[in-house]
Amino acid sequence: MSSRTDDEAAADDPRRAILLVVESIPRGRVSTYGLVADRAGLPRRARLVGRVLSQLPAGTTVPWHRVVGAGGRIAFPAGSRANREQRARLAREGVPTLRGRVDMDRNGWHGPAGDLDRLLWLAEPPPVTRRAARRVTRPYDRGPADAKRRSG
DNA sequence: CAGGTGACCTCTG
DNA sequence: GCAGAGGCCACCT
Repeated sequence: MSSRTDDEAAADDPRRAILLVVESIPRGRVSTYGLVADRAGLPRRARLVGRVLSQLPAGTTVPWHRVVGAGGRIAFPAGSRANREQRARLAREGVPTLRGRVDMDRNGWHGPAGDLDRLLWLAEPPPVTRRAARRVTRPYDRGPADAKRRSG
């Protein structure tokens, strides 16, 4: 049932399937390793997602920063360069991190819905980028947020 | 071939 | 919240 596009893509090339999913994450939203794996037709293979992302070339256009750990946790060690880089990129998109994690209830992404699903799977580039380019409506207002933000 | 590692996850206590 | 156990699997020693 439903689309087997993901399964086929996964069977054909898991790496590619994962990258397609990651690239479909809209600006201002985040997903998790586990969810990306699921959507790529690779259940329980979150680890592979991390591995694929770790092998992205420098300067890639793949929005790797929109992928976080379970519960919105930044996967990189607190205080690491990569950790800061990811938070900076997210902040630039209007996604705040508090105590090393993203609020998934507010910024979490569940994936494309209904017809849009097929659209995203059949077409390479997600249309969200255009929408974002026109006008970025911040998914959140603001708050105390990272006023404290530890040493990480 | 065996063992350790890792941008991970979920379930149990 | 944290720790342990079991899963998953590509890659390196």
